[in-house]
Amino acid sequence: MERLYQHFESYIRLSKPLKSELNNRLKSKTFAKGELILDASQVCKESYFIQQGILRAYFLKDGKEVSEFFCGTNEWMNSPKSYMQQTTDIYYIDAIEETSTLSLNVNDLVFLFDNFPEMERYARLSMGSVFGHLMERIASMRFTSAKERYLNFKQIYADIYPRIPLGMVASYLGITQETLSRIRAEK
Amino acid sequence: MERLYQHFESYIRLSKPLKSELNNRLKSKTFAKGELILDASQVCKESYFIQQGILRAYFLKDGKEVSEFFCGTNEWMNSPKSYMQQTTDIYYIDAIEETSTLSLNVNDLVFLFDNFPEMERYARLSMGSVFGHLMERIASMRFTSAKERYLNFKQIYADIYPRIPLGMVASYLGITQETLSRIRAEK
DNA sequence: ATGATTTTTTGACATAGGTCAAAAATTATC
DNA sequence: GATAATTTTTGACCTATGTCAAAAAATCAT
Repeated sequence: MERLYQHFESYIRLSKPLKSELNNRLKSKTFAKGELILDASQVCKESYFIQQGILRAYFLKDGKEVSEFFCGTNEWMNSPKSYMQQTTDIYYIDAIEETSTLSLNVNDLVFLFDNFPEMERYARLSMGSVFGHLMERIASMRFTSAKERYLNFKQIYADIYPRIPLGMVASYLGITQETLSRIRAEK
Repeated sequence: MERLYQHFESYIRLSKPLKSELNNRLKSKTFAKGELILDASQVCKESYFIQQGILRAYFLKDGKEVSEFFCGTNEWMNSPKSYMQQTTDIYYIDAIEETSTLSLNVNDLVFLFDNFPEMERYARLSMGSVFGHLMERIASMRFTSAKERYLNFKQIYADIYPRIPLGMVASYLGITQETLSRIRAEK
């Protein structure tokens, strides 16, 4: 729990009452390696703050899994549109390794938004960070080679990179597994 | 002003006091075609709600302009990171055609955030929409051909497409002007 | 309108990365 | 620890898109 508090406090000051509400509402959940956490046919009801492990969001394209993003320690994983708008979306979520999380139900989040304006601020500010990453990712897709994207990924996600199967990294980078394999063979 | 109110009300209910604060703080600004509105060496102090016209955010890569995004009627234009964090960033902003805007200073925005929690909510929700667009753009960069991206752009931005020079569209799509020219010649 | 800029198109050629298929290596299971 | 399943690598070949250069067309300014 401490880590989650720290995460919040990098954006807002956590009041006692808010802390205690969070405490009441967050549930511990652990997932086994390979476990499917969200199916694309379902609406995403929970957001998972990862304490240990790696979760992956992916979708199916021509029957194949395409990895959209990975989340590691101290990050929230959910199916963004599905969670925020309570509709279905294309994303599946699974566990790349055994993963322990704190889970926040969407109804609890709504309660917090309605009663703690600082939660709205937290959400706005933390979305801002993700926003920046998305813009960088767009830029990298537009202007950098497969090799550069790979090297960049390895550097940025140094902690989780060695734990993610190659094929998943390739689809994340928008290249084929074969190409990624050749890039790695190079040097 | 009415259009801006409508825009807000698609996300939140606008109270009388908030309306009047907005009224006091928004300034009309008009830009001539081709006018540079923000230089990358400056911190972005204003966000512009476009009433008429098109603004463009771009950056320089190897001395060439690369268009990052375009904003048309009823959209906010600013240099996101620069505006929200009051740092410099890579983006320039210019006017593709004569454009009239309502301008909101960052200090006024901060005031509104601090005094009207619903402004935080508005910001969170409207960022959510942009978020969705960014994710789609990433997907399109990863998995669709130059031609598909072009056709999609033409469809989504049907209103502004014919008013934007080809070279700017090409760099937005992450392709060369020559390739775009050939795609258009095809059919 | 007329010449000067700017934008768009066309041509010839190069190459990064894709596809399909099979072998090799790694990992999981009994 | 042996066999099966999965993941990664390698090979042969192909194609979409990039690069560089120049012509054509469109737009702008006097």
